[in-house]
Amino acid sequence: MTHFAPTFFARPTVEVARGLLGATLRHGDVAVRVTEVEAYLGPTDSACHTSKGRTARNAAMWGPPGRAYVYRCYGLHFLLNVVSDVEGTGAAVLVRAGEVLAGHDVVASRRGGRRGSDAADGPGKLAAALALDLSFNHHPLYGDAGLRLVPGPPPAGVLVGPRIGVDYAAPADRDAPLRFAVADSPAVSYRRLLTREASC
DNA sequence: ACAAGGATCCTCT
DNA sequence: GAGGATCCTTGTT
Repeated sequence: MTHFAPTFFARPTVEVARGLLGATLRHGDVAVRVTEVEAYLGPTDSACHTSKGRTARNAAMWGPPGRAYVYRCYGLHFLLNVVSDVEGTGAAVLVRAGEVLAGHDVVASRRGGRRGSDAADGPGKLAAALALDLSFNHHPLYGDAGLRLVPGPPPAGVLVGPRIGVDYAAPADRDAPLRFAVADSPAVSYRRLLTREASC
């Protein structure tokens, strides 16, 4: 399997988020294994951009699942989300971190020489490693060329915890366990806030 | 290890 | 006009 079926993304956002752990983001010669994600559930989730209604910035989130929602954060970083659930839900999965699998040289050139697990262990770093910017907003991620997601083996263990940087949200949303990470990966941010999920 | 502060600019009020 | 799904450097324990 070289790409996801578009229907993969048209499921509840938490399922999509968990399903993206272990997948690979490809762009040009760069490949990054997804190691950390966050679920943003829609207008009823006060941490989610769509909780303020539809705006020019968040338009992609209201559109078809499986497409990118890219926005600028703090004026200088780009963050990549994958639109999830059925079209019109206004939900997405933020891709927060990954491990560089291929294209180490070009990633190092984009990341100040960094070649280790810190090359893409944050949402802004990951977007920089993949050379993403606002032009990738709305881009489908289930295709065979350009920026795309490729399925990969699921992680052996998963870490779960609250989302990062959402102190502005209502307490229940701020504390909800909606961040997921690959347990044995070095490319995970704020690891101390995560706990290992009981295996089944 | 951890804390603090600056960079930087678009979006929405 | 305020503030943000962050990153990096510098300084202190």
